[in-house]
This record gives sequence, C-alpha cells and structure tokens, in this order.
Amino acid sequence: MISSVKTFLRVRDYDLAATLDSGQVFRWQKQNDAWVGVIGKHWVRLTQAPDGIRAETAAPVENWNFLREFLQMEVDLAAVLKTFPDDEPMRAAVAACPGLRLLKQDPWECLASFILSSTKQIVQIRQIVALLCERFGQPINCSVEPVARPDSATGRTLQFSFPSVEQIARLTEAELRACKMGFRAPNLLAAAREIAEGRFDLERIRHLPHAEARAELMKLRGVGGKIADCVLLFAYGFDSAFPVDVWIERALQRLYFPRRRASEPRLRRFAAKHFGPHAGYAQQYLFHYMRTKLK
DNA sequence: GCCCAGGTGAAGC
DNA sequence: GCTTCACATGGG
Repeated sequence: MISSVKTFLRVRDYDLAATLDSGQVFRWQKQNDAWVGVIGKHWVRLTQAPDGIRAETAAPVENWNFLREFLQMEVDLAAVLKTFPDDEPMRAAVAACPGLRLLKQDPWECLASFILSSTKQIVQIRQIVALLCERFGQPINCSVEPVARPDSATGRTLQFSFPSVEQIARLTEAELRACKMGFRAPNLLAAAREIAEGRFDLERIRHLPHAEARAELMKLRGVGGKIADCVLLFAYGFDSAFPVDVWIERALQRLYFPRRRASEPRLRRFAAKHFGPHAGYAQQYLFHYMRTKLK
C-alpha cells in the first residue's frame, strides 16, 4: 500500500463545520477554509468539498480507516433521519443543518473531556482541554508546510496529543487545578487512576448492553447520567443515548411543552420514548438548532 | 457585583 | 420520586 499525506473521502450530506463545532469535540480549530485537529497521534487537516472531504496529515498514512471511523463516513444519514419523529420541531431542526453528523471519539478523551464539561461553557471547556494537552500531552508532528503566520499571541505552532490515562494518573490534583478545571480536578484524577490501576475497564463498556454500560460509567465520581450519555453516544456509538443538558432541556420545554412547565425527569421520560432508535442523532440536531437558531 | 455555563452528589421533604 | 444547594472559574 502506498503511503500518503493526502486523500479525498467521497461522501454526501456531511457538514464538516457544523459537526466539528457542535459541542461533541473540543480540540478542532478553524484555520482559513480548513479544520485542524488531532486524532490519536495523527495531526489532521480537513477541508469541505462539494462531493466530499479533503484530508491531509503531517506524517505519511498507510491506512485512512482511523479517519473514516472518526468521521463515521459509512453511516447512512438519510436512513437515520427517516427514523426521527415526524413532527414540526424535528423537521425544523434537520432543515436548519441537514449534514450534521455524530463522530466516533476515543473513549478516554471523550470521558475526560466531558468530566471537565460540567457547568462550563463550551468555549471554556475548549480552554481547559487545550491547557491539559499543552502541558501533559505529547508533541505531535504537524509540519505539513511552513506555517505562514504562527499565532502571534502565544507563538504556538505545536500541537499535542490528548494526555493518556497513565499520564493523567501520574499527576497531582494541584497540577490539574492549574489547568483551570476547579472542582472537576479530583474527578478527572480519580477516573484516570481507576482506569490506570485496572479497577475500571473502558473496553468492557463497549460490549455491555446500553443500560449496564450507562450504570457502569456512572460509578465514576463526577459522572452522572448526562455525562455518561455523552460518552455512550460520542465514543461508544450507542445511538439511543440521549444526553439532557440545559440546552436540550430548554429545547424540549420550548418545542414540545410550550404551555406548561415540565420537570426535568418528565422531559427525560418523554425523550426516551419519543425520539426512536437514533435518539442521540435527534438530540444532536436539537442541540445544534437550539444553539445556532433559537437564541 | 450579578448571572450563567453540554452537571453532580448530598441532603432535604 | 422531586427540589435545592455547594462546588471553581471565567465570560457577558
């Protein structure tokens, strides 16, 4: 097989910008027309094309499956959309962003990121994760071509891998708090140590039924139902997981119960029944719709 | 200063 | 079950 630093992935109905900027991942940055990020040890630059996605890496790649997997290119989006409830809010949410997709992330990076997400704005989650990676991740080869203009504010041109379980497990709570994560620091540290010391198995989650996988994740301190649902949906591919955060709660209240106030547990029960086998996709459409169009 | 942020866990009814 | 509150930190 021929190694390459560039490839073209043919795909329809894929809105790269919306997908990478919809609160699933926190490390991707827009640079001119492109999106730059790190997948495992790969520095990657992606560009939207009319009939697909152009991809470029720093180091030669023999097998692009890691990228196809991350982007979930094989998902038949039209088939997923057909399973959504046929109601006005869902039609509007899909119409607002027809190519929005779900990614498939590394479980540790996803779990760690969402442990850091509680009561933080998305921009702040990005800041915390960026600090964590700069300080404790491995530098990554990203010398595709000379950088025209390095970030003048920081002088930064380097990119870093997401710190491994073992790297985090070795740190102190103070080192983590220095990344501005506040009360979330002990939760991240405890999770890393549970996993590093073999008391918690991230791989096992993948093979459990949905409800058991959720209960297992919730054994970790700082992981409640919402964060567990995010990890199940964004890293393990449990399509029926339906994270209910403040935005989704607001969207459900406004779009489905406009007249009377519904309690959060009530909204959760409604969602579990209403949105079908790919409820997680429906959730992502509602989330993005709410954040970009409804306020 | 105030309020809120892709929440959680503990404590109260 | 449902509601209320503290928990760090930064942006608007």
